[in-house]
Amino acid sequence: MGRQPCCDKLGVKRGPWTAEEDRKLINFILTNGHCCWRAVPKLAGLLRCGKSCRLRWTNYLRPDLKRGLLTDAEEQVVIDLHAKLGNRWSKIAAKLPGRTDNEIKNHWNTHIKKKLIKMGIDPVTHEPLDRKTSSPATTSHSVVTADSTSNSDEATKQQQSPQSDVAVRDVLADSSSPTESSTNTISTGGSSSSSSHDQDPLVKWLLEEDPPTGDEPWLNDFTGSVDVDEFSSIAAGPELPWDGATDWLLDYQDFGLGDSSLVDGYIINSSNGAKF
DNA sequence: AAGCTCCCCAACCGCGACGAC
DNA sequence: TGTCGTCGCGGTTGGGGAGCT
Repeated sequence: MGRQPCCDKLGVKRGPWTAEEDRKLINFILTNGHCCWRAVPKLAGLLRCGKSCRLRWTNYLRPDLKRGLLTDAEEQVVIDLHAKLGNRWSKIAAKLPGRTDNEIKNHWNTHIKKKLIKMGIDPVTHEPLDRKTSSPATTSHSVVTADSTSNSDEATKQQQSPQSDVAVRDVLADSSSPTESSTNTISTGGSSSSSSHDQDPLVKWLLEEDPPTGDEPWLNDFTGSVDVDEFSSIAAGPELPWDGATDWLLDYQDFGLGDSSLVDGYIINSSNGAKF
């Protein structure tokens, strides 16, 4: 469609990754880490740009990824976080262990968005669609568009209101899709009359620099099935959590990664968000 | 069975942020 | 302080599978 290639180098491969490329990339990263994505393809023997390698790793090959559809509880968290953060997918993903921003973004656009519209909720403002059309002047945040999602935190905060959270949750409560427990568990405290998100525990949690501990109350429904302990034990044992799409990883010992201490080191570091 | 349409999601692109110099 | 290189984010695209006619 006339787009400029992201890499000006000729001979850079694009398109779907082959199993062999995946193997090379994961072999290299598990062995050396990724100190500089620009250098990774060259050192790993790949005809890809660094950007493509980073994307492939973070969105697909990372061992701590969950696969499969988002659960109802995860979906509810995404909705809650989106109501507060807007389209800041990386921030949302950071609070969902094992999920990537790309995955959440895709799920939002293909499933949640439609679901909310079907329920009569504006997926941008999280307010009932009829309310938005009937009194636009009273809801300043209702005019926020997708273009504004890359704006400052201030703009994002303007987009939300406790009222909008209630609107979403009220309708979701009538829906058969989310379970009652998930709806109740993932409480943001937004049903109060307070207009300050500083008092909202979820917002406080969102603003924290530290990665999630798994103890967050709104994560009760779906954390625990992940991942540090699981991967530590997995690394020491023969089983791996990947699905069929990455079955070849079951043979990772074959390309010289049988050293469990190495894999352990990777897992521990990655769980802390550190780079090897 | 063949053709068509719709939908999903992996991958790409552009751009802003950030650090090094 | 300005420039350059790199990284990461969010928006978008398009290939391919699923479903329908």
